[in-house]
Amino acid sequence: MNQNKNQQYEDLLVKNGLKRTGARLQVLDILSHRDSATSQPYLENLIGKEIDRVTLYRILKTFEEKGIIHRVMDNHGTANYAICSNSCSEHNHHDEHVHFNCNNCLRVYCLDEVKIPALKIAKGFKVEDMNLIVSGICKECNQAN
Amino acid sequence: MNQNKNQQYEDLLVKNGLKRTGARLQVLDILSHRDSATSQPYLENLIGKEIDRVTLYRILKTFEEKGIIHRVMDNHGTANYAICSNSCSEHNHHDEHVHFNCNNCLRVYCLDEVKIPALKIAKGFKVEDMNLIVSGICKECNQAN
DNA sequence: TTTCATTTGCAATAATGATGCATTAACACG
DNA sequence: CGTGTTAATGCATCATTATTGCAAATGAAA
Repeated sequence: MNQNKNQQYEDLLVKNGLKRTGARLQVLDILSHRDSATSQPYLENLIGKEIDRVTLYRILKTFEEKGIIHRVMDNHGTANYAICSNSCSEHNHHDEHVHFNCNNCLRVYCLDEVKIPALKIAKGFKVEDMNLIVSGICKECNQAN
Repeated sequence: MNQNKNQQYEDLLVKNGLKRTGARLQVLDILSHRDSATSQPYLENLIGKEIDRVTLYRILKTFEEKGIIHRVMDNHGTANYAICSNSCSEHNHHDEHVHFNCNNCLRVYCLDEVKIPALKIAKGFKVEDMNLIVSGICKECNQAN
């Protein structure tokens, strides 16, 4: 069915010098089919026992280092992962978009359309990354009530 | 020596319906004498064994709920705490300033002078809080090298 | 198919954080 | 000032997230 999608993931792995293993393909598949960043515990839940927990940690870490996914810390200190938009790479990881963390369902949305405006940071501080997390109640939770 | 300072902390506690215990005063004293947000492990280190770890957690949690301090999650998912600027209270907790997380010394600075510019968030999302963490190399670490 | 580096699974460990419960301390009231 | 009541603390325990070392399994290339 998803021949081309699968091929796409495999290319992504090979391009980054990673072997295309079942576990990695599964993680890529899950992450790419979700509209919000996924927390590690939730991922673990989705995958079940097919992949060892340690393996999952290592896969996520490797992917992050290669720029395949990015990690967002939510307000509760848990890691959330999402597929990077195309323009990320190992050395040019642009992470400067906004995330929305729902305080009710805990989901993390990537608000790709919102950019962080330029800021004047005090002299002497070298900026490497920016991470804006907006928290509140998401659309779905608002409608549910 | 610090009679008035101490009085100030005690007032703060009483104002929030909290008993003025030694542990709480010590935490307030430490936090107010630091120029950057302090991580939980570092706090634990500073305090030593005088205060139980659980007590420290509970104090920090209580203070946060009362709006006495605020919590910032750094990029590594550890909690950092800082005294709120005067205008915070339990129901009006304005946390919308920027924090700088040094990737080298791990310190977290409150950049009070920098404000988060207004953002257009998609309709249906109710914003309750904003948290912008800029990471990079801080002034001191830059000068050290 | 065989070799070799990578990847995985398992066991063990560490750190952060929460909970239940008995003990202690603060403070309001007589 | 005592003293009772409520809040706060300390201790033991447990849950979760994350890391490391090592042996076994697997992918890829020859």
